[in-house]
Amino acid sequence: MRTFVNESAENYLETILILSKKLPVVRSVDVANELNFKKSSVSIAMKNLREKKHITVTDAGYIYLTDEGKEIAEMILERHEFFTDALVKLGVDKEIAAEDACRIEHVISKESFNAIKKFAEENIK
Amino acid sequence: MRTFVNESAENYLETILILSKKLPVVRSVDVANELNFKKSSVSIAMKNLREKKHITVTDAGYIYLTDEGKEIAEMILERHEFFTDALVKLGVDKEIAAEDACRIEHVISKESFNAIKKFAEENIK
DNA sequence: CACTATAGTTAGGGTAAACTAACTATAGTT
DNA sequence: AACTATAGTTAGTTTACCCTAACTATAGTG
Repeated sequence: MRTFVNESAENYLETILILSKKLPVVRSVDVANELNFKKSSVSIAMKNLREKKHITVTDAGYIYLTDEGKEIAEMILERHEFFTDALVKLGVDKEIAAEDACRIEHVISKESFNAIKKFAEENIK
Repeated sequence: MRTFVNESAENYLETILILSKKLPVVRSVDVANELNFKKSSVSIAMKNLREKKHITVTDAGYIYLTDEGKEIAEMILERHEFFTDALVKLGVDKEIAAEDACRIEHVISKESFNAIKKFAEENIK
């Protein structure tokens, strides 16, 4: 079963998680820069994520993932890293591997991901 | 590189191909039934596919894939069958495997697909 | 203090792809 | 001939998600 959040929202959450690992704080403008989106688009997206309780935003504009948001972000990031890595190991160009990972990560079920991961751990060195 | 057509169009083309294998002729209404879409949606989609020269439609309303349309449809169907089959072999429930295949088939690059296919042929029995 | 840069919001626009509702056209049936 | 079912089209709506443009608010600087 897919925990359906929505590809766009998942991408924002993943980006917030990634940025939180390399920046002291994450703001809308950081997300916009990272994704090459306009800050107005991010502003609206953050409003939606706030309403869905996936993030909280301080008065100073600092964005934090809630437990639920973090769970989704970490799931997507794990998939992203897994698929990119696996595809590269199969000989796919790194750029292309990352692009494909970025699309597959949002559309695959938990069941399939787990099955592939298990198989890969045993068979892809 | 992805021959980007667009997920929705790819799905329609794949459906037309599948239906052409089990029906004497394929009409809009058959596509609508297969996909559980309304016939108005299919009507507009067929107009677009016609404009892009992916299909031709006879006066009687019979839909035929052009060479180009068939090429796309066959590529997507090959992926669909490959991913469904591979996931099932990895232990994924058939229903879920088919659903995932149906999403992955539209978003993966030729490079990654070929790499995965090659690997699977050698390693998944 | 005025200027400028930076950050965020709001209003409104565009496209894609589904939808409903209402219409036309044809063919088979009573 | 009238009724009904089936097929297709068209107009207009909805939702998602990006965009531009124009605004507010704050903070640092000559």
